[in-house]
Amino acid sequence: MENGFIALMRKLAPDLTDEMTRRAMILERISVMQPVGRRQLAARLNLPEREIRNTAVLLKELGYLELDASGMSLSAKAEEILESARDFSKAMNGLTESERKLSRLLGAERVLIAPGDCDADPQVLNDVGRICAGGLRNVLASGNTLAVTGGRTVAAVARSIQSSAPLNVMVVPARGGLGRNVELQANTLAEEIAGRLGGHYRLIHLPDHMDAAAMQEMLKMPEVSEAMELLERADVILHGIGTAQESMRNRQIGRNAQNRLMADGAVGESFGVFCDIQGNVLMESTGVGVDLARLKPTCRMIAAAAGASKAEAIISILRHTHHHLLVTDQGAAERMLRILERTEHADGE
Amino acid sequence: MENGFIALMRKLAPDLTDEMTRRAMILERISVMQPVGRRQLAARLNLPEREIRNTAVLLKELGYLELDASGMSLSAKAEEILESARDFSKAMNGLTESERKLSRLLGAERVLIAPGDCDADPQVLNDVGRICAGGLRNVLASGNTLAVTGGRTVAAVARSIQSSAPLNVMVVPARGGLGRNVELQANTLAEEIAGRLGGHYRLIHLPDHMDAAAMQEMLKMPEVSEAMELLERADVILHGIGTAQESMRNRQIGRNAQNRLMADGAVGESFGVFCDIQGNVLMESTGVGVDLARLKPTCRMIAAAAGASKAEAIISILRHTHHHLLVTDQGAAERMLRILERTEHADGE
DNA sequence: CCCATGAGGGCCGATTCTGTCCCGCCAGAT
DNA sequence: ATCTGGCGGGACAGAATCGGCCCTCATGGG
Repeated sequence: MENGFIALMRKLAPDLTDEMTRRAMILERISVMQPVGRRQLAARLNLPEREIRNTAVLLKELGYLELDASGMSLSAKAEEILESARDFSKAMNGLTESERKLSRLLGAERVLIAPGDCDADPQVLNDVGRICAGGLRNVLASGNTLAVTGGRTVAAVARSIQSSAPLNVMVVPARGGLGRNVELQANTLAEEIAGRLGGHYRLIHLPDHMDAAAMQEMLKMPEVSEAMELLERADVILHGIGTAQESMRNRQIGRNAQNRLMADGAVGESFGVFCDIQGNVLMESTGVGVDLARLKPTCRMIAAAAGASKAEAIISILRHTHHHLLVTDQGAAERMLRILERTEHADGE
Repeated sequence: MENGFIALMRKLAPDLTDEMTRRAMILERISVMQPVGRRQLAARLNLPEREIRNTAVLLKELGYLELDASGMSLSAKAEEILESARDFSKAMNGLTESERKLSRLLGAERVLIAPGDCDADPQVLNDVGRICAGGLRNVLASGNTLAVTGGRTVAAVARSIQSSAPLNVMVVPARGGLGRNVELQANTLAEEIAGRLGGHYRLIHLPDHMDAAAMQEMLKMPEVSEAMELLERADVILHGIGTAQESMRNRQIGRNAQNRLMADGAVGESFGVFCDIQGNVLMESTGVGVDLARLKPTCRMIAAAAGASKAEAIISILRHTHHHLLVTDQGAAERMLRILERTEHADGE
């Protein structure tokens, strides 16, 4: 057990534990949504408005909250305990333990889990983004090159990066253009992330999928080859993970190929690489983009993917490539653990 | 800080902290007084009866308490968390920290503090006794020789020793007879302790104070010399500590000597040795009894003394002799810390 | 300039909790 | 056998709290 005190509290005072978790959650939520009103917060936390109100008054009396016309905000005093509060609510949800288990089972240095399930509540994606943004910030050093993919999840990360002291990083898209929505393009996100980090960026104005001949032709353009060289020298790669089905639709893969992939047990995709649950590559889309085999060995991979439906996909991709950090949500984490522990036990017997 | 979560709880939920401390205290008290009724417990803890009642019902629902006609008792389940609960309430009272500080400042391996002040509430002495009895049990090994002094505090220790599996120990009084009250005589206590531990004992039927000539004579008696030899081979010594004033009265020291001792700054006494606050010996009563200088180097000293009024006395004796364990109460501990920290700061500047 | 929106705060009946008795009951002393 | 003291539990009035609802006000976009 992580902490004898929490164990005791759980046994001796489960009611108090709940109350305290509630306070910690409220504090944590406010830190993210501030300034925010009671009703919004109550809706977000599935708590009665009055509960929020009582706690708010109490926290105000303790000096952690400031109430004004615009809503509730944290006081300076609250910032000091915020991190502990987050740790606490995580430990209470058993997330700390899940993080450790997943870290071991998936072979990633670090796993971070946001409470909730993205499939059921899309707002959870914002939390995943925020947490991942923090993790990214920790990993990046001045002078680094960062490659990013597109997608909803990475977009959430980009949105959550706090602009602060400029960091000298070069951000490049890890793949060419894909799909229609501009906001989710790797190019767009590379620019936004670079902007928020205070670094520079290069874009790859090419479609994601190209045949070998066209590729050769394009590499003759200095603009393209420069970007490709940067890609190979990436220090950090931030990417999302798609389920095989989802990705096949987006990538406009032909019916035949789709059927074959499904028959082969494809579950996850990342960088145009489709894998089965064991992490075996089933298909690799040719074309412009990062080539995992040619990366620097020191390159650190960061994956962000949330929602129970992505559990198998995440497992497949993390088995395929060693990752430095995985940021996910409770829904995906719990399902992954069920899958992985079942397999582990089956192996053991 | 000992524990991040406790720190957080203190800051974020002082009310819940109190409530939990209350539960832990109640559990702890019941463990000592069981079976016990609401009103008695309430009186002992200075809490409203209703509070006890509510908590009792709650703890019963949690399965830690059993209520019957004879009163409240702990269930088997409660024993599992009792130790954690004790640690918790200690940490909450800041006693854990005080124990560590005192241990460092007094140079004793271990310091244990019972909540409360013996001067204000004589019942605290029982707790000191109980805690010390536990400590003593830990220290003793089969085949050991244990020397004990007399006094109220050691008597409380003797009373609190739980008889269980017999332990092969030899218990001897560390000094001869002293004062009038039979119950507090070293002899009496040696016998009681030996009985409860399941060991053997020898008595010293001599007055505490004798001149050298009489001493020589007495040593010729085999009964006496045997006891004295045992004394020198003691593995563990359990003793109380008296304030200089108190001890001068008990030991019937002459007016002149008393005045000289007071003038020299005598504050503490143990084994007939009077010390000033620095631990310097001011007077050593001749006669039958343990001679600190002739003890085995592996001999471990255990001191038990409680009540704020004994703070200086405890300091003086622990400075004089290295101790393995000191058991005291909050009142004495806090006063000792005030004295010691003042001195330490004065030295530092 | 105004009005819709979302903020905190006030209000009040219903409910829970508190403090205080008292009751019936059992154990141990008489 | 009887008595007595302390036990848990029940009863109950008054206090405090809760919970749902509404109000007023600041604010920012039209």
